[in-house]
Amino acid sequence: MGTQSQIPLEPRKTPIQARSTVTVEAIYEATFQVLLAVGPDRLTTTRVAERAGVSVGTLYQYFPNKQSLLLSALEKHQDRVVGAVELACRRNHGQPVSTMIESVVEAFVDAKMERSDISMALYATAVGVQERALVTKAGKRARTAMASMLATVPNTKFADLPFTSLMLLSAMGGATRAVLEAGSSPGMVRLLRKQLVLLCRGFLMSVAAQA
Amino acid sequence: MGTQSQIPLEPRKTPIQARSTVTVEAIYEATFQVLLAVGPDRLTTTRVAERAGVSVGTLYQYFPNKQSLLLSALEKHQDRVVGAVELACRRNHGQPVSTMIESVVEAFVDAKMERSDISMALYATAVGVQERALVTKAGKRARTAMASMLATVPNTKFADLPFTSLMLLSAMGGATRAVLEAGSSPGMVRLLRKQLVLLCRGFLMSVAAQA
Amino acid sequence: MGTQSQIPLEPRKTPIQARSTVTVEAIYEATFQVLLAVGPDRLTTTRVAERAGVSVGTLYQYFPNKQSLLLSALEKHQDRVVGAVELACRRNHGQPVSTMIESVVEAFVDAKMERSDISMALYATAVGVQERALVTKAGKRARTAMASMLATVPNTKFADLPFTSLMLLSAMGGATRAVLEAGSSPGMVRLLRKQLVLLCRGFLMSVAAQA
Amino acid sequence: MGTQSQIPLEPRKTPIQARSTVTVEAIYEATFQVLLAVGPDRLTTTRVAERAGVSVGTLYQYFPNKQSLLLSALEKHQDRVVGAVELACRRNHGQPVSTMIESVVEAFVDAKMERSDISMALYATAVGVQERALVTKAGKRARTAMASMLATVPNTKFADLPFTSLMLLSAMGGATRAVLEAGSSPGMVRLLRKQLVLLCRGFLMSVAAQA
DNA sequence: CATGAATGAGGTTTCATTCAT
DNA sequence: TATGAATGAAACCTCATTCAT
Repeated sequence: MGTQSQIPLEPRKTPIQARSTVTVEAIYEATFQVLLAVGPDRLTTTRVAERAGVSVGTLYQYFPNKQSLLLSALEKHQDRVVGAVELACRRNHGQPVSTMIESVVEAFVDAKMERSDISMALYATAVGVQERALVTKAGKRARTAMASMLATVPNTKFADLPFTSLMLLSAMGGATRAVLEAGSSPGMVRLLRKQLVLLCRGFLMSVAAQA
Repeated sequence: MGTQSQIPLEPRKTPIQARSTVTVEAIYEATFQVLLAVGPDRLTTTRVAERAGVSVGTLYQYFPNKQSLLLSALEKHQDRVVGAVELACRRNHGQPVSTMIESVVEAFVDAKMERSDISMALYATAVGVQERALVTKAGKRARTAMASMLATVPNTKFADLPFTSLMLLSAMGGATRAVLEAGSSPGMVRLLRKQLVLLCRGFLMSVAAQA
Repeated sequence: MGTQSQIPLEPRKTPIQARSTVTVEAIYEATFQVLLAVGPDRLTTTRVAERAGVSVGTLYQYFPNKQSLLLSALEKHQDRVVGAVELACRRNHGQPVSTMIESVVEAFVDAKMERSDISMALYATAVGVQERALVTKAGKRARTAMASMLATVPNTKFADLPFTSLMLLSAMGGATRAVLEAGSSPGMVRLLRKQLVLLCRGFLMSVAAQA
Repeated sequence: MGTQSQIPLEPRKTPIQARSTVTVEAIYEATFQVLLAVGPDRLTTTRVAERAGVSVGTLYQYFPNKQSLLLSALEKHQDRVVGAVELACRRNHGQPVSTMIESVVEAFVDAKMERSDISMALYATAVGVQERALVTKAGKRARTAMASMLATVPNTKFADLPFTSLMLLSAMGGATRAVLEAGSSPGMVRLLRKQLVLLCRGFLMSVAAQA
């Protein structure tokens, strides 16, 4: 594939967002399915096109290369999760810390679990260098939302909001991933949600106490 | 890549204990370097062999296939980190929680950072299905060590030690990965260590309080 | 490219005389430009259509296939050059050899240089088997014109007029191509014209002397 | 194929000229045969490899890409012809003009005709930009040899030896190509040789007379 | 044991051509 | 008539793996 090639245009050419959105959507879904069915390195553009019910040529009309397909798929998933987190953060400005944490954890875990299959499929997808940029970008958005929310906690000033947000989100991400990879039974997910609240709340209290 | 072919002999035919450990070691190192230099999907057995200063044939004398090479490399890295964590856990049986946390966090972060380049290279390596087994196995070892240590905390009984350990370790892993991917400047690493202690300690206190 | 597929309709279904000569003309020009810009094997029908400002579909309305497009373009260029030569030949019937040569050389070189870019672009275009027929046909016309002219040289009978004409024209073609490919600076072109006259005149004198 | 691509390394990687010269030689021969059999744009690397009795992989071990294969083949042919001309030139230093011309024409025509099939196959091969450099290089060598020879003509000083050489060689090339493309019957070739001598001699006399 | 040339299945991508709108 | 999305055959090229030396 050539993850680190210099020239290939990563940003997808022009999904054109015309009414061929149907086609593009089918391709995305097919990508996830193939990812799940055969794993990341047996994923071939031909297989994806087949599963999507279109020809390879059509796939390449919307994505200039395999890399960009994978990248776009990842982006799509990230955006959903980050979007959910952002929304939860925005809605909880000014609320007490406990409420904040509960809402964000719920939003995050729900978003991840809604399509847990996709989440796992993407964990296994090494998109390399470019992915990093993407993840970074999405992560930044989430952190920003989190930081602005935390800035509105009544009667409390957190010392290093950006880093604190990074810690919270990445810890949540790590724990969720672990649960996902352990099978994510309903019981475990329930447990995860509860413990995640404890984890975050405990952390914020410690941080606040230190300042 | 064809990494997940159906019939490959997964049972890693480990290095074949020979005093040519030098060669094997060189191959491991080359694997990491190639991973870093060209990324996971431009990593070819020929390239690794070249970088290691041996012929492909020789490489195949020690590893039955590419998969096993990657797997072994990953294993090697995991073992180092998990080993460090286990040691720290064993040494802190019976200590107060704070001491425990500080020691384990330090051991974990240090182990990860010692070869942070390798850590990152491996993040990007999708070894697929089989990898999961490995990571799981290593994770289990770490969790077990952590749980036995926590069981010795004076005057405290944690409700669900296995899950609590999973939370702690995966949160640590997530946060560390995020810092690593953010560039891991010395300052950030220092911050990470401190915050990780707060995170874990706060979590354990919350958990204990709940019970 | 697939230019030489077995069943294609070679009989160039010429432009389809329509008053959309404008469109056809635009397509020809686009063909030359694309040929120059990206070279013969990156020339695609889509690219030509784009450059011409029409859709591929439209292009295929005027040319049954890529082959015929290239062939027609080549033909167009050939006709211009051969036409110029024919005219010069016709106008010099009965003139002294020197005048003949000067006129024909001038006509030929001028025609080639007028659109030297196209000439060069076409040198690099391998139209394959069918092209040969075309070039042959055009060449024959030129040779015929040349032969009839030479037949009117006063007081001289050339032995093998057809072959002599072939020699003259192909030598002129070869030398002109060389100059074109060498960069064809104005100075060189001037020199070419002069030397070409010497070449042809010298040849004809030698031939006449021998008989 | 992408004739004008920037990055692909045109110079063949490493024919290594080891004893695998046999393999490389077979590939060259296969290239010519395929060129003749199916034409330049139906020539595929797979087909060439097949005809050569090796696998595609092997072909790619010696030639980094299709372009370089074609280029090398062209080069090989050019070198043979140019070599013959150089030799003839060197051997005729100091001889009278007539002798020079006769020798060079003979060498040139013979070299071209020895493998006339290859010559024709290569005429039809558009190698584009890079080819130009090659042809230029080979052409320069021939011109240099020709010019040094002409400089030794007794009692004569030619004005512009470089350009005169260019004229001679390109005219020879043009005429020979025309004959080749006309079918090159033995009779025609004989005629070509004779007329080429007249052409060149007449030209040189005219040039000398002018000075 | 080591070497590295050879293999060839299979992956990615292009592009001439069609046809519903 | 014009359009341009869709098609899919086929081209180029890679790379895991083997085996004769």
